[in-house]
Amino acid sequence: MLSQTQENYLKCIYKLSEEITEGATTNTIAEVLKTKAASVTSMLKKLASKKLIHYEKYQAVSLTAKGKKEALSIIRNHRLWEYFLVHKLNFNWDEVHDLAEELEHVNSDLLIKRLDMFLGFPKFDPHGDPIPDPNGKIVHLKALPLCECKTGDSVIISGVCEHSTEFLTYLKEKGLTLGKKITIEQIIPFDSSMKLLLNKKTSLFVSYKITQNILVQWA
Amino acid sequence: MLSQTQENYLKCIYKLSEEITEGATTNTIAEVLKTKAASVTSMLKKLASKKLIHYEKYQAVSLTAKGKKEALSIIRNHRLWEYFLVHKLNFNWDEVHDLAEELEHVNSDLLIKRLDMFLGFPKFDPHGDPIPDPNGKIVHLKALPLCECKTGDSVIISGVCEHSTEFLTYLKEKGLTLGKKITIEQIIPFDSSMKLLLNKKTSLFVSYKITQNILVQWA
DNA sequence: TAATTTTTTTTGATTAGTCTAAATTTATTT
DNA sequence: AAATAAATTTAGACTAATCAAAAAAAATTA
Ligand SMILES: [Mn+2]
Ligand SMILES: [Mn+2]
Ligand SMILES: [Mn+2]
Ligand SMILES: [Mn+2]
Repeated sequence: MLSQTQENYLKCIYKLSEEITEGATTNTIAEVLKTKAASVTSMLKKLASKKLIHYEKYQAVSLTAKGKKEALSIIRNHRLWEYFLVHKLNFNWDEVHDLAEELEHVNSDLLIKRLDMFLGFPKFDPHGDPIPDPNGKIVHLKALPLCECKTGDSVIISGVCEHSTEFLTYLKEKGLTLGKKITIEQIIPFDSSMKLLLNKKTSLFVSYKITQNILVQWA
Repeated sequence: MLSQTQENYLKCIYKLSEEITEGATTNTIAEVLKTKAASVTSMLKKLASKKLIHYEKYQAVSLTAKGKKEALSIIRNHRLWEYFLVHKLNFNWDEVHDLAEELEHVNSDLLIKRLDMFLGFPKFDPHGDPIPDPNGKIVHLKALPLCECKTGDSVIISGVCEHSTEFLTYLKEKGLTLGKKITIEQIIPFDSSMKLLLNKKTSLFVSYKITQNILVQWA
């Protein structure tokens, strides 16, 4: 049996391993989970002893097949609960992350199976993230960050990189929601900020940091 | 903030205090929560220091107003989740208790408010137990245990005292579900077991222990 | 290469919850 | 009232998860 804490570590390691950056190192894990490096080291030893991660002193860790399966199962739970909260309980997409963070740990395959059926087997969560199937299979959609687009491109918002309430609330208020079609009107070379055309009438300025965290697909 | 364990203790103390029996003593709490008396004592001290219970050495404990409010809130969560599992996810009434035991600890007033609305503000859970309102107000329905009925009585099953899977599965298999009308055909004086008339054709023998745990109302 | 900085691990403590065994208090018998 | 039994608390130890401070290793810089 895994504790809630251990499950959160696995999920964190999974996500860090997916990123292009330095990988799941002691410090980055500590930063993401808002804990201290010393705590991480001791947890890594525990996870290694349970054969959930590959751990070698001073090295970034990676998940074993077993650990990856666990991580994907929790991510599946998380995203299905988010879908439930948004589409059944009428929450906004910026309100559901913390709740799903707790619900994901209720461990029952049957519960998740029934929930999945009840929701109509959704493939994506409210933030555009793919929901792994019961076997942990996950589709990687070919989306690119808005910042990689050129002037004149017309694209559709298909996801976000950042899930904080502040960021999602901002997008919601500006009308930058999933499925929204936008056109890049102008890119300011100095700071790489963008002027977006939301519709015939309105345009919107966004910083580079914003464009880094919005994922789009070709319209 | 209360831990999951502390919430379970409060709920347990609430239920034991409601019963006609000896009340919430160290040993009974230990028995219900499947822990040891020593553990209970140390937890009682902690709950007392948080002003959640009245505790005096060697005496049965009782909830403070604050403690009672907490307990009723958790019971509300529990019963709403049970209702959800049965009426939305198609679980049977004998499958939901353990899941609700976990879901009840996801602490969010907004979540419960939305869930309540989504379910259509149910007043009773799948076992016939009343769901406390958001303020902790709870109706006490006037049901009596089947064992107190006399030969010839016609009654309707309105609840159960015992929530174990074994007991509920037994009732389900025998067709003794909520709302079922039954007539007491015969009471065996020797062991107080009953012969119940389920319909024109079929009757069923049940032990005294069974009749103690079925709650009924007059038909 | 040597010095410095950063990262990671170790050490020793803390808190929550639990347990066994022993001590104490309360209740029941004789 | 004394002896016995039952219930409860205390004492001491354990695991899981955490932290601060110190030590050690790795990476960087000079
Ligand atoms: Mn979580
Ligand atoms: Mn999401
Ligand atoms: Mn519980
Ligand atoms: Mn119930």
